[in-house]
Amino acid sequence: MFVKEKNYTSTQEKTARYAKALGHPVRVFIMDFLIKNADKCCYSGDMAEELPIARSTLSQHLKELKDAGLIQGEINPPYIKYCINKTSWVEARGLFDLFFNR
Amino acid sequence: MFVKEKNYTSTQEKTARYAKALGHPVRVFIMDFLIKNADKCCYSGDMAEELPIARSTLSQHLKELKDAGLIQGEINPPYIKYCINKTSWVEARGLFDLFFNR
DNA sequence: ATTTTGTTTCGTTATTTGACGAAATACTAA
DNA sequence: TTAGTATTTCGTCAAATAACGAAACAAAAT
Repeated sequence: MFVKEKNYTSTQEKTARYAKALGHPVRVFIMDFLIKNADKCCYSGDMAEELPIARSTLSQHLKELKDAGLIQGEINPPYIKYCINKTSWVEARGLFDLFFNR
Repeated sequence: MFVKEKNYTSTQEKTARYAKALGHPVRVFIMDFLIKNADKCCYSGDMAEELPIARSTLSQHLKELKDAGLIQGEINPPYIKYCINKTSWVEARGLFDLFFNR
């Protein structure tokens, strides 16, 4: 039997994965917020104040960014300090750079 | 009455819109294909041959990229020649560049 | 031991997405 | 006029997403 193969590369898959994670304005906002405040501690509540959504919804968006590897949360009870994951950030930047400039 | 405002910028919305359009490996594949073959005519069927999905499914992905403005189709019966929309491409590149480098 | 606090998880709901095959479209060739 | 061709649209379905409020958690303060 001939099985149709997956025909996209792992680069394409990774690019799509990061793109998907950034495919909602709230998540772009979160990333912008974390970059702008990279020197400070960023808590979920700080972002919640600036967004018109429920805290539970924000929490879901944070989880998606975490699952995509773009951010990480450091527990500092009862807070959780969020920051971008530098390694993934650099990888994502590289993928988009490759995608757009060639 | 106080209505909670939209708190993300139009830049964030546009970035998310493009990111969402690129949030599937098939669509990244399509964009890669169109860039790589920018000098040739690119037909839906050419891409269909390299992908493990139904033609109707591919057509839907093409529509999504078209709706996001990233590609355009020039009718050349019974073919449709696809190519990237340079204007949107440049805008998207600019948005991601701004997003990642600042 | 109880309460308070910031955050997440759960349960639910409505909408969107991704996939397929069948049917429609629109033009060309016979 | 009929048949053929490349592609899209339609109808359907299952799965994923986005949203909410209520409930659960985990540590700190009372």
